[in-house]
Amino acid sequence: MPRLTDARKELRRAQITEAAVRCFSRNGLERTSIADITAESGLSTGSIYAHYRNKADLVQASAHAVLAKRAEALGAYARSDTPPDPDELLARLIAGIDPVEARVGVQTWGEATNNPAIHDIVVATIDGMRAMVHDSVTAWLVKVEHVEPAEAAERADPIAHRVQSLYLAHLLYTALQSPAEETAS
Amino acid sequence: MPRLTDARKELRRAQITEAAVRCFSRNGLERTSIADITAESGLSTGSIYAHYRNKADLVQASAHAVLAKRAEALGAYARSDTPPDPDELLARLIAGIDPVEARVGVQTWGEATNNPAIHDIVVATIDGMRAMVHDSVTAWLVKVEHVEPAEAAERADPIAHRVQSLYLAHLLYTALQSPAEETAS
DNA sequence: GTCTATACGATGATAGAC
DNA sequence: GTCTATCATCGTATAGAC
Repeated sequence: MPRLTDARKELRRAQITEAAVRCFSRNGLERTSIADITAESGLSTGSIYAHYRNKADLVQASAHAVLAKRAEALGAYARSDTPPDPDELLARLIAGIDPVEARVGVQTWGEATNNPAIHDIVVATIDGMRAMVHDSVTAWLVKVEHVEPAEAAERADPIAHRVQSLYLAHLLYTALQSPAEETAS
Repeated sequence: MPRLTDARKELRRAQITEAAVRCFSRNGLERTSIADITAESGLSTGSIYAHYRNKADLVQASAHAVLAKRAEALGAYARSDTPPDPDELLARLIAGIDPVEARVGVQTWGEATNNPAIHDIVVATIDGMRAMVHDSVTAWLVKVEHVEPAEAAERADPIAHRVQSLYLAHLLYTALQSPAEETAS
């Protein structure tokens, strides 16, 4: 197993998806052409197809990268020793939103309504996020509010749902705030 | 001014956008071709281009139709004599969601991140909706809770924001629930 | 692995008959 | 106004040299 080679390969793949995400943020998932990504990444068509089977594969990898990054940040709060109260949790989640990622994130929502592969990624991310928010809220109820663990998990349900929803809505607001820089249609 | 002719024209335009919305719901804004819409509407290419300058124009009209329809339903609650309390208002808003429109609605959010014309439509609709929710909540505070009108408007602010956000999130959940029926990528 | 050049298909849009 | 037939363009993906 040539680890170093694999690491290099993964690095190239990341370089490509990062360039792709910037393009998607500007021009959208579908209106971004492979040529756009070659220009943004400095690489060539052939190089991109050496790392990704096709465009759908690249879109999928990019979507996964963006969504996983957001979920990862959330996980830190969920595992915190001093869990924030729901309002504080929401405030931190919102503070962590990056406009570029927000735009691509919202684009993936639209794409998820038709594209099964993207649908699965989005749903898995949202579900995973809900679980983490739920954990964080439960921990807060137990450790700070001193609620019985058994009861806390149940009471955390509607709170977690509310925090998640408000966060998703804010993601949408953020994506709509920053003006489209370059596009047509 | 030939009213009757204009009415017929408007009817044809509506017929086309309705077929378009069904296609968009299945295949997405960009992946829907003019050929798809001719098949769905039973009309021909030429007929469509006789009523819409180009595809962007048709997408715009369809997006406007879908979003305006949702906002219109909301307006009825806002003007009600016996305004519902926030939880009830939210419940009614959610109950009125149609899966097909939810999918197209979420697609327009993604499109709004790049397409200025769609962006303006989406933002205007969301802003208008917020105003109506705000009116409804204010009316509830005044008529049911007997809050002073001056104070009610101010107190309605965060409540309206919460209702709107929870509603938008639920729109997303709905759009993600119904599986994609036919697509590729 | 990365490049350039190119083949092939799809699709938006138009022309012109009826 | 509506149709069919057609054009022109664009974009994905591949081939083959280095």
